Amino acid sequence: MDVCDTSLALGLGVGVRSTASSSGTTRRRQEVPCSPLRSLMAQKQPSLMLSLPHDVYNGETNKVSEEGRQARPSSPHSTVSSFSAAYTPPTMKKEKDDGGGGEEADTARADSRGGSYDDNDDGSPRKKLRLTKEQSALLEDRFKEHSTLNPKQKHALAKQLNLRPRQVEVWFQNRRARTKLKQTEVDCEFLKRCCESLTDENRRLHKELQELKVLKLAPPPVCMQFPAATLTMCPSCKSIRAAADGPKGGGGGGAEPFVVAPAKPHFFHRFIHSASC
DNA sequence: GGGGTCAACAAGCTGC
DNA sequence: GCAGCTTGTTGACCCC
Repeated sequence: MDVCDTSLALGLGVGVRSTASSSGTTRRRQEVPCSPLRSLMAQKQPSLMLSLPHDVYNGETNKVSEEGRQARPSSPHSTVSSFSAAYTPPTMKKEKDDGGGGEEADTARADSRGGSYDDNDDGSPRKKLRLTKEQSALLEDRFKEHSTLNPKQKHALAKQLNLRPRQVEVWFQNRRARTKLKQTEVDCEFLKRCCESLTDENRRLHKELQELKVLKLAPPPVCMQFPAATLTMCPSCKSIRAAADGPKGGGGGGAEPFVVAPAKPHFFHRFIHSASC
């Protein structure tokens, strides 16, 4: 029942980060190698690890039908996927390098943005690019190998896919973002379940406490259920427990290790209680 | 029509 | 200063 006993594994190396709201807060880059979950795991306390295979995102994307992908109005290029038609988004903010002077020699941004806003002389709005299945598959494969690309790999892949390097770069950026989002959702779900588990445990402990209080107020015969001789103290947490019942009567002084045998199984929450106890 | 997905982008941050 | 990254947003497209 304890959800934290489920053995799952978080497979992605991207940590949870607090999503910055767009309302004025300055975005803070938080490359979090250890998310809250990973922090807990580092303490070896929760054993629940949600498994997220590397390709967790596979199968969820690219639902667009192939005909939908291919159905692209007259593009200046014969290849449907590598468009570079001109399209100036009506509401797009002015770009830094957009004005005539934006003639940057080398940067990926320069070449790509140029490509995004170039041709298509007829002024018709650019249709949305949809990568073909083959292109997506190959990109996915590359992403599985490495979630980032160096310029050389980027250009090679772009050439292989008949795309512009900028498109490959953007795809990888978006892909990383999707992966991270997915991981955040998984982590969130995990924390939710942990919270539920702790709430249940808290409720149970409260109930147990109430019972103990009632027991304490009860007349002596009830209190004598556990003779003093059968009680031992945990050397670690100093709590008093009833020793294990047995033919030897629990007198077992020094050699007898600390044994916990309460009527009800006592819950030691791994998050809180020391492992030695 | 509305919601979801995705390519593309802008802005900001970091490391060199 | 620049390259490359993350994050948030935009708009096209698809499906219901």
